[in-house]
Amino acid sequence: MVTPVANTRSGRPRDERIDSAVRAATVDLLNEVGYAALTLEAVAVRAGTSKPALRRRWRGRQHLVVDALAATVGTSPTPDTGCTHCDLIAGIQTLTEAFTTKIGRRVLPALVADLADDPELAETFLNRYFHPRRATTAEALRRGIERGDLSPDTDIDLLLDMLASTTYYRVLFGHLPVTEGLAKQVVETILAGVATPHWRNHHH
Amino acid sequence: MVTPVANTRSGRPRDERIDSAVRAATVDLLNEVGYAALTLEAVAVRAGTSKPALRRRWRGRQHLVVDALAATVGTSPTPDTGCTHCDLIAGIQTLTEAFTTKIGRRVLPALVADLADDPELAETFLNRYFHPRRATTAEALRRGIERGDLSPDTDIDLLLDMLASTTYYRVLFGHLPVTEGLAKQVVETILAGVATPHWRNHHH
Amino acid sequence: MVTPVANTRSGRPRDERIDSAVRAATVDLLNEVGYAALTLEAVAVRAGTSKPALRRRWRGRQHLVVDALAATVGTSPTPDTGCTHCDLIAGIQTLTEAFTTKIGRRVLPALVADLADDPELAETFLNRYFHPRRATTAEALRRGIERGDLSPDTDIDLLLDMLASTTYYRVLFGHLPVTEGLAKQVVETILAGVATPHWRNHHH
Amino acid sequence: MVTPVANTRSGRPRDERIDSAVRAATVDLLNEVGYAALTLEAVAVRAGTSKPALRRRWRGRQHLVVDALAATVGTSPTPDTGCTHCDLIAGIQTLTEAFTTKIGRRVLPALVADLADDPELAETFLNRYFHPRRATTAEALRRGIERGDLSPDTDIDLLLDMLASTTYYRVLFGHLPVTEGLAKQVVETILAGVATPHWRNHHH
DNA sequence: CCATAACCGAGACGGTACGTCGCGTCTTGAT
DNA sequence: ATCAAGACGCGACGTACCGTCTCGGTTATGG
Repeated sequence: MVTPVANTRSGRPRDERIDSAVRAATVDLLNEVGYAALTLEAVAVRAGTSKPALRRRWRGRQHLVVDALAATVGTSPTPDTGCTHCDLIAGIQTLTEAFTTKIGRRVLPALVADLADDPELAETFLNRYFHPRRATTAEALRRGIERGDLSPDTDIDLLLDMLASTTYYRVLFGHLPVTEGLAKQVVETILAGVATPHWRNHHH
Repeated sequence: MVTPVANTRSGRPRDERIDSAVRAATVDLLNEVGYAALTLEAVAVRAGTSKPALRRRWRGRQHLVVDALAATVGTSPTPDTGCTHCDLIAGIQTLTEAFTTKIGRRVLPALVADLADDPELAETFLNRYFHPRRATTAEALRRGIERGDLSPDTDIDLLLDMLASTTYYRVLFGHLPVTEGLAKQVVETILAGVATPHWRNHHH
Repeated sequence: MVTPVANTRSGRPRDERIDSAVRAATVDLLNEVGYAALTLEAVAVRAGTSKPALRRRWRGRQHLVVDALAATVGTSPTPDTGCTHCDLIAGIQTLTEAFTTKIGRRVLPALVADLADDPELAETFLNRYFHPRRATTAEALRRGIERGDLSPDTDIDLLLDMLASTTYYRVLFGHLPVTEGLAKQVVETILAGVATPHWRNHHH
Repeated sequence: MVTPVANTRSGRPRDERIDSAVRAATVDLLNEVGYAALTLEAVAVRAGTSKPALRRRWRGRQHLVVDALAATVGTSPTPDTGCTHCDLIAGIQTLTEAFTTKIGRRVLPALVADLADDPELAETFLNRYFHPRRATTAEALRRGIERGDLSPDTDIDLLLDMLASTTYYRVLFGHLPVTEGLAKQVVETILAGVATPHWRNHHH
C-alpha cells in the first residue's frame, strides 16, 4: 500500500469511498490544470473531503499522483506473435500511445523529474509502472535470442533502454514529434544497425 | 537575450553586476539545495539584491536557471578525428560526463520537465543547450556517411536521438547506472545492430 | 475580542504566546521607529513569527496597534475627592501625562487619523480607549452638578470635549507646548468663564 | 516657495502648467480615494506628467497635499461686527464648515498626523493654514478685551485653542457630530463659564 | 547669430513592504 | 481508539509603490 500510516486494526475504519473519489478527482485535475498547478487543496475540495484525509493516505502530491495514475491507466504487455521485430514494435508502440494523452505528455515528465528527490517514490514508481512493462519486453527479447533472431550475447538491459528511450526523449525535449512510425524505425535500426559492409569489414 | 523586457532606449540602464551576481548565486544554490528547493527569494538574498530585480530580468525560476546554467556550463563539441565511431563515442561521452555533476543529475531532469509548461522556455533551452550540442554530433554523422561508414539513407535525426536518449533515460529513472562504457555500447549497437545473419536474410 | 475571525469551535487552537509576543514587539517597535515606519513584517520578525499569523489575528497595522496599546497602556480614572475642579484637573492631567511619552506624542495622532478610514477600527478604539476614560470624567461632572458646583443644565458631552480637546489640539499642531499647568487653566476657564460682569449684564 | 530646488537662473524654465495640473489632480484624487491611498504615481498619471516632475517640485506626498490644498481652499477671516461673541462664533463657524467637505473630514486629520514626523512640513502648514486663521480670531479676542467684554488678563493663546479644538476633536474621534450650533455653544460656554454662583463664592 | 551649457521631462531601475496561496501540522469532536 | 475535518504556523510568491538614476530634448545665456 501507499498509505503512510499502517491501518493497524481497531478504531473507526477508513472510508474507502474517499480513496476512489480522491483518485478520480486527481486524474480530473491533472487533465485540467496539469501537474505543476495541482494542489492538494483543490483535490480535496473536488473530492468533497479535506486535506488531512489525503495526507493520511498519501505522503504528498507525487505519491498521490503515482497512485491515482496506477489505478486509472493500465499497462499493455508486449505481445508474443512469433515475430521478434513485430513484437518489439508493438511493445514500443504502446509507449508511443501513452504519450498521446495530455497526462502522458505533460504529467509524466514532471512526475519522473520528482523521482530524483524521493528514492521511496522512485521505487514505487518503478515497481508499479516501469518494471512490469519492461519485463514483458525483456521476454520478447529473450524469445528473439532463443529464436536465433538476436545475437546470443545481446545486452538485454541496454536494448530495453535503447528501445524505449527515444520516444521519451522526443516527448521531453519536444524538438521532434513522436510519429506513428517511430517505434518501427527504432526497432529496425537497432536490429539492423546503420553501418555499411565497408565499416563492418574494417572494424569487426 | 533572456531579458523579458527589451531594453528599448531611455531610462536608467540596468546594473549588470546584479546579473552576474544572481547567476553565480543561482548555480551555488542549485548545488546546495537542488532545483525543487530553489527559491527566488533565497537567490535574491544570496546575490545581495531583491526579488523584483530578478523578476525584471527573468520571467521565473526556470528561465533564471536556464540562463544561469548557460552562462556557466559550456558545451563540448563532438571531435573530428577521422574515425566515425570514435567521434560519436566521444560526443556521447561528454553527455555522460555532464550527468556526473549534481546539477546534471538532479537539476536537468526537473528543468526539462518544466519545458512542457512553457513553450518559450523550451525554445530558449533548445537554442542554448540542445541544438548546439546536437549540431556537432550531426556533423560527425554526416562525415561518417561521406566516409562510407554509415548507410547513405541514414535518418540523422533519428540517430541523434537514439545516441543521446539512453543516457538521459537511465538518469531519469535511475533503474541502471550511467557507466563509463555506456557511450561505447550504444554507439556500437547502433552501428552494428543486434540482429543475427539469420534474421537479416529472412527479413532484409 | 479583536480577532477578526470568531474562534467558533473546532480546529487547532491559537497559540496565545504568539499574541503576547506580537503585542510586545509592536510596542517595542513603536517606541523605536514610530508609527509610520511600523512594518508588519518587522513586527513578525521581532516577535519570532510570520506575517500570516499576524494577519489572522489583526486586520492590519492599525488594529494591531490599537490592540497592543490597549493591552499595555492602562487608563487612569478620574478621582473622586469631593472637590469638583480638583477632580477635573486630575482627570485631564492624566491625559497630559499620556502625551509625555513618545507613543503618546507621535503614535496616537497618526493612529487617530487612521480612524477616519475604518469605522470598525474607530469603534474598537472608542470602546477601548476613549469611552472608558470619558466615562469617569463624566461621573466627576455629574457629581459637580449634584454638589451644586456646576449649573444643572450643563451639557456634559460638550464639557467633556472642551476639557480634553485643548491638550490634544496642542499635541497635534505643535504650535504651543503642553505645559503642566494647562489642565488647571482649562478647567478654571471653563468653570469661571472669561467674560466680564459688564458682558454678562448686557447679554445674559 | 515650496520648490525643493531653487530655480537659480539659467536653463530651461519650469513648465508652470504642470504645477497647476498636478495640484488639480491631487485635489481630485484626494476626493476620490482619500489621503492614505493617494500615490504620487497616480497623481502624475492623472496630471499627464511623470513622477520626477513632481518630486522636483515637492518633497513628498505631504508637501504636495499641503500646497495643493492651500492653492485650492481659502481661509475665511473672523469678521469685525462690534459684537464680541458674534464674531467669535462666526470665526469658529468657518472651521465647522471646513469639516463638512470630504477633504476636511478625511484628509486633514491624516495630514495633520504627518506633521509630527516632519518639522519643516509642520512649519509650512502652520504658516499657510493655521496661523493666518488664528490671527484673525486673536484680533477678535483683543477687540473683546478692549471693548470690556473679556477679562483683561485673558490668556489669548489658551482661548484660541479652546475655541477651535472642540470641533477638531469631534471630527477626529467621531464620537459626536459637529453640529451647526456647536460654535455657539463653545463660545458661550467659554465666555460665561459653567460654574454656579455657589462655586464662584466658595473658590474665587 | 550661433554654440554651449544647464535644466527639464520622462522612462526604467533597485528595493521595501504588502497581501495571498499553499503546504504540512495540530487539536477537537464524532463515530 | 481512531477517523474526518477545521484552523493554524509558516515559507514563498507575485505586485505596488517609493525614491533614484540616467537619458534625450529644449531653452536661455555667453561668445
